[in-house]
Amino acid sequence: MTETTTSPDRPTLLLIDGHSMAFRAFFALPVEKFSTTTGQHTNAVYGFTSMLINLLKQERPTHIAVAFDLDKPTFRDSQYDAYKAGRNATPNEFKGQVELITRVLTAMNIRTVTAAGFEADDVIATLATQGEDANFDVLVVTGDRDAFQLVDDAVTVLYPRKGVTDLPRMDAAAVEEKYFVPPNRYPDLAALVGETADNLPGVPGVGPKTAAKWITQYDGLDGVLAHAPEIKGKVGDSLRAHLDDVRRNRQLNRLVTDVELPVGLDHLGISAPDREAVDELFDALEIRTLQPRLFELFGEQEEPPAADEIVAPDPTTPSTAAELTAWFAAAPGQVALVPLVDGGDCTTLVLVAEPAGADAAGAAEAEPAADGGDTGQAAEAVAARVDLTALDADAEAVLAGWLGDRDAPKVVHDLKTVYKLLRGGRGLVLDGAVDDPSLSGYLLQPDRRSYELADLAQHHLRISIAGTDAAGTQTELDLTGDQEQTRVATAARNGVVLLRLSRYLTDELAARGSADLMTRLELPLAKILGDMELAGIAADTAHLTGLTDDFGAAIDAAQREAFAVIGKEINLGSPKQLQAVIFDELELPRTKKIKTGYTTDADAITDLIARTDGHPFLVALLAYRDASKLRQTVEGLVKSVADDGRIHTTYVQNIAATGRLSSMNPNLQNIPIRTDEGRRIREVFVVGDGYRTLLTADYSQIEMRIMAHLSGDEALIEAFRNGEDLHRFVGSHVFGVAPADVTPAMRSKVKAMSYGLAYGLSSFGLSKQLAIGVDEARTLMGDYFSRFGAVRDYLRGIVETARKDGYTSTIEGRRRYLPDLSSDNRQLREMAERAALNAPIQGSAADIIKKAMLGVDRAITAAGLSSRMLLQVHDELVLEVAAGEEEALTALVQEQMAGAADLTVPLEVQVGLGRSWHEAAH
DNA sequence: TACGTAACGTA
DNA sequence: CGTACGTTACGTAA
Repeated sequence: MTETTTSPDRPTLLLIDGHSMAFRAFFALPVEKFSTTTGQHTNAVYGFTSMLINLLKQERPTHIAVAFDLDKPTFRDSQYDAYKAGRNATPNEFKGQVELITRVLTAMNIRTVTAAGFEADDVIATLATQGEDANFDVLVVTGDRDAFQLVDDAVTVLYPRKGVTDLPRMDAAAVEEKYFVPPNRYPDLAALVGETADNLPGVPGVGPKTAAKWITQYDGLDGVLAHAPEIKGKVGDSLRAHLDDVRRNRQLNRLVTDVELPVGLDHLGISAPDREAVDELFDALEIRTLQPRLFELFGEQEEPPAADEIVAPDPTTPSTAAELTAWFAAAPGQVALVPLVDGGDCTTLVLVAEPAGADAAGAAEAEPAADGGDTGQAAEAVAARVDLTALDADAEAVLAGWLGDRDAPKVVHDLKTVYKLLRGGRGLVLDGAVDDPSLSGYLLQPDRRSYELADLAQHHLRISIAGTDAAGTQTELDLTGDQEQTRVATAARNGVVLLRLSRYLTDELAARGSADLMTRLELPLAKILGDMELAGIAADTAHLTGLTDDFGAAIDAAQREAFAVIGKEINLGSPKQLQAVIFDELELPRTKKIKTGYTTDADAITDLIARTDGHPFLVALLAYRDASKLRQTVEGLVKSVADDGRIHTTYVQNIAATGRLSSMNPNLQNIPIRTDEGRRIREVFVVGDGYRTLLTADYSQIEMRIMAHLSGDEALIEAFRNGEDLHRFVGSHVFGVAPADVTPAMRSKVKAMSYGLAYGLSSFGLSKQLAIGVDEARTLMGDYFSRFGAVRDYLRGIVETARKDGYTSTIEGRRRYLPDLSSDNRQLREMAERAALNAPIQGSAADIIKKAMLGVDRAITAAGLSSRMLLQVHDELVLEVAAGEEEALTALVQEQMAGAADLTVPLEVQVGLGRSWHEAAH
């Protein structure tokens, strides 16, 4: 399929006119179909990159460069004032995309070349000439016809016919066929015919045919000009009237072939893309579909992975109590622990120990393997493979002792998973973890998408350990049993990488002063989360099915109602069909525009209902939506009830950039509570066998309290100290009335604003949310800030500091980096500003409840209780209470949660007991 | 089948 | 034109 007309034994130089092709790409692809969630248009970037990948694949160039114009005037502008005048302004959607393209090129290790005073064409002409002199085949990709003058035996122009995918080869024959003159005479012809794109008028009445005829007849443009007086007819007159234009055109369309350039051919050799940079950029641009195409292309010539440098020790196989004891005694310093998993069961542990190097602590001086023989070389890594299925009781006791030894330092990737694997599957308790790169990597860069070992190793150590898989997926855990040797070897190799990575990350964290956050918060929390996940929460399945039926009936009723109104049946779950009905058939007013037309979201529909005086279709639609959302939630829960009759969520500790946890499979952090119907779902979560009741404990208004603490606003602090109803208190200040006279309307306005502030709410946003005028919203905010001035100062200060430092910090020193605070793109910048406002508040709240969880766990153990924590929902904990422990646990949880932070305002905790989550709520 | 989009639940 | 998440159904896709 890869047809190549260039000679295989000659090097090929690919030269691209960047701006020209980007512009073509821009018009070839629909701009509205290519944009990021932040509104950055990417159609030109996508089209250009796609074209580039195709070219790389089809032409297999050995050298490549992309030339760009500079904004500065060129010599052509000084020769002709109106050069390129009259062009339409570049569309706004195009602006900025060229910059993105240069970033793509940089990530792909492709040189971009510019030259002051010259156009991209001149740069290309110069490089083409150099390439030709050096015996290259040269391919020029441009939408500018002037490049045809470069064509000869060695140089071919790929000139886009339509879009950027159809690039016919314009060799000498093709140029001649199209323009009736050889390539070197194309500029003569263009001078006569003119070039509208450059605002170069030619001779009126003279097209390519006439021009070619003259050029051939008089042997070039000079000949034509010399014989101008004798050319007959109207065209002759026309020519004579425009001789100056023709001379000027010819002067301007001559490409310069000796521009001084900062690069030569030897800088243009092709090399593999910077995989990490490409991933990062393509992810940011949300054009992920191009990555596989690109990496597939370079997969075969990918440099041998640096993993080869990593000498993975050949694992020994200690299996008796004595052998294990000896191995653990001899293992120097930290031990990396890598599990091998078969069908969800951990069958083998691969352990790797490596001396920490010259600066290593005493542990590294430990003697070499006791029974290994060779001594002297202290820097040898050692590995062991422990088959968990083949240990006798004594050996297992030794292993269990080491695993549970909190003073035997271990490095584990994805600690929570490994902890659960060992504890849940084999009853082995893991303790003594000193690092988990998936967590330390997260604290260093909380915005990263992946903390896979391979990604972290690549990013921080520049070590490639990804398999051959183009997607870069980790495959170690999925390998089938017959590749046991490979699995073990890979695991040992990963163990070595793990130790090095951990050393690096730990140092980085320490240098930044975040070591405690890791070792005293996240790491111990991982174990607690593991226990909570293993415990799960009991589900009342009978109630679950009852709810399914109830919500199902509600869905049917709403659906029937909706169909009756419009007189036909559609899929109410399809936004597309809804749009057709609402806007086209019912001809109701249009709502906010979205990518696929007009939104049919609940806000918009509610608004429409008000404006249509309660259109019955819309009312039925909302009822349908409510009911089907609820049934959907219930069905999800039904599916996730495990064999033990409990629902086990998975908490993710390194997803939320603010430091919060997230919950998935199922998500138990978004169980409905706001409506009565929805709240019934919480009746499903009940106390399990062997326990007496559930306990819920939640912080009241923790984010506002943090805001009061961080801002030091005296008025706000006073409100909390007095223990008043916060929103009533704030309302009385803002509206200047007594607290008792604050109406519910006033209270809810103030409440919306208080919370909105922590999210960077604008007066526009507030007006929309409260359905009041922008002026009123502005006044409201003004009044608010005049009473709580320190809050305003604090919020301003956050953004300023974050812009200066590049990151925000929580009360525990958790950082979030926000490079977009200094972006030129307003939308990106303002988004980052809102994130900066929110991160310290949301993140500090996350710190506090995490600390509280450690405290509760510790206190339960200390008090010898058998109650246990089950769920965390950002500001709430759910516990399962053993008989007789209600009182003690209530006090303990109160104390630990309230004492988790020392703020200038009290932390108030509300506790409730009940047999279900619903009943326990207060 | 895989993916992005729209919608919507929580704090 | 308010932050942080996860899940689902729909509809189209290279």
